[in-house]
Amino acid sequence: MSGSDTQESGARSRTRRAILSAAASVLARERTATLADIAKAADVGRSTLHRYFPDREELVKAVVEDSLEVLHESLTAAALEDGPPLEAMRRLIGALVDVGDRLQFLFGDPRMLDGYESGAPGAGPQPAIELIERGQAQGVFDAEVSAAWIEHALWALVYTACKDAANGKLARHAITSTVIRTFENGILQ
Amino acid sequence: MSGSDTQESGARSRTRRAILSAAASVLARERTATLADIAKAADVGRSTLHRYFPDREELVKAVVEDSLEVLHESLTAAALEDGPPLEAMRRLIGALVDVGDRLQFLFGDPRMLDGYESGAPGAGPQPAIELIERGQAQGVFDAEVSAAWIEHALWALVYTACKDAANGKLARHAITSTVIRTFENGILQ
DNA sequence: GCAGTCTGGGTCACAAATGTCCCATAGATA
DNA sequence: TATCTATGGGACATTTGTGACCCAGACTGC
Repeated sequence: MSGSDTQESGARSRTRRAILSAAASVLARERTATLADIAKAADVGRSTLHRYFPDREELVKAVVEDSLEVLHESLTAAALEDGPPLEAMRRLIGALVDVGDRLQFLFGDPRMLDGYESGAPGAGPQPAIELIERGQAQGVFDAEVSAAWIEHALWALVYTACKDAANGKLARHAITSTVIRTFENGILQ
Repeated sequence: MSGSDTQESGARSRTRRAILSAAASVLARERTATLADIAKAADVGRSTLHRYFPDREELVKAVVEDSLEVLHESLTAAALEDGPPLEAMRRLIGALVDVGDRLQFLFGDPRMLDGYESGAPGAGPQPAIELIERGQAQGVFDAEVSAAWIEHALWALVYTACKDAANGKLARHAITSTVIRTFENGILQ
């Protein structure tokens, strides 16, 4: 545990995380959810929520940053710069699926990441681009399309698969393998 | 022009279509756009908008139905049941890209199509599923994954490519070919 | 027990979006 | 010209989300 926060009591830290987690979950499903809804989901009073996050903007910002951090940790753990690109890509897909809820929140609203994608101070998903370019340079990945497109296609497939799983249209254990299969080989036999 | 409507003057019909089109475009970009914003984009007064669509709910419903109709027409024109599955699939992709704006509106909000997808009276995108199943039966498309997944993967790629094009990250003329390439063959060389 | 902190619920005021109504005006039509 | 239709703009009340504030109760550490 031991949150990296400077001077926050255990209780405060726990409440804070509960709010962030609940907010990510609720906002992923319904972007226009009320602060009262979020407070309810986090099992705290609306006053308490306001005490931690003065206004909606700050709450959303905190959830975005927290989600980016979670995503970043998952990507770091995948060690994308190690080993053959294809294997690293499979680890990447697994890592993304693991944080599917956060992805659904971050990428569910195209405008959620305004101001983060390009000028972000370090947290951006640059590792994925680097991996893709490495694979392209080695002739493993399709170099006829841009690395950015491949990255976006990857987000799209993972996002869709997670959504399908959330709706019961895809078995949870099949998410990763399905995405890998289609992403690597397409739909042609 | 003789709109197919029963008894609506040319002016009313034109205004109605202008509002629907503007609403689809604005709501695709910003789902929480104000009715005033939509009226402004359609270049009509807010009163006029209310005259055509009593409340927001009815407007959104009308835009959904209109978009489904546009999509359906595009799919019909693609004659998906004719010719080899692979060629039909390429026509399908082209048809979807052509109505990218509407797709962005319809699929931008997962809850937009609540009540339409399964129980819709005829307008559903069944043709795509049928084409995919035909291709799978002929051994042309991957039969190891469900037809529903292939369909969703297709939506996702088209949607992403259209969004990239809207953001200037992908040349407009390259949308179709890029989607076809990745969707058919994946990213492996 | 006692002081301090955290919390939940309640109230209040404010701003924004919405829906309704009314009226003057421009354009088409007879 | 006279009439009818469609429109834009303004005024208005209502609703909803929001943010600020206060207060009583619960909990913790001394």
